[in-house]
Amino acid sequence: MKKILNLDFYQREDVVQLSQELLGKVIVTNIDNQITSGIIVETEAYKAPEDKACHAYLNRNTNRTKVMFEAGGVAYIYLCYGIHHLFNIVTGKEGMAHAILVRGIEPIEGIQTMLDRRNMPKIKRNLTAGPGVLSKALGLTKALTGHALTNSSTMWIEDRGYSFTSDEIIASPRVGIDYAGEYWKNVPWRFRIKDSKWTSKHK
DNA sequence: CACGGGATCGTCT
DNA sequence: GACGATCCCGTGT
Repeated sequence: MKKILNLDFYQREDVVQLSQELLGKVIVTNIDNQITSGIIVETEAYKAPEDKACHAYLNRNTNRTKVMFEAGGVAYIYLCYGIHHLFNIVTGKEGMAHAILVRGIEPIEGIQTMLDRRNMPKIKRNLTAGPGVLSKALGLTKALTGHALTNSSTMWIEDRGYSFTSDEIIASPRVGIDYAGEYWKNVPWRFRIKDSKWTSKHK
């Protein structure tokens, strides 16, 4: 069982629910003629307009954030700290700036390619644990922001039948958003697989 | 293992 | 001109 997630999946309205459903799905990239993939084991939901931690808070529509307003099923990739390209999945209907940050994957295919991209000799946890490093391992850069996930031979997400029950999923506050105020910084919209070692650190 | 700091540049004010 | 949805390395324990 192996099917590529389609627009019906991405364009549902509940980004928090979708963030949990994305756990266990498989992200695949085909970049520079190299196939790499991994099981998504950690996500975070961002939900404009009300979510103060979201780049599109109050529907702020700028050059950077405009792809978040597109209909669900495209990538939102931006540069963080001048160094890291962070990969998000845009969800919801056109005009709803919802996105899911992928924070951790368990590598499956193309492990040697990922090691090369990361300049690592040997596989270990931090090959793909963390939003910046997993983008690097998968070959994703902000050049691909706005790129479709549903009809592309470059990047897509598959359902290969892995699934998790709700007691295998830990919900906790999102990381690195102290500026978002008491309420939004504590909303438990970070989701990760309890027993996976491929999730990011940081409390 | 916990921490502290530096890297580095696009984005928005 | 300030700062960030991060990571890595060094230090100390």
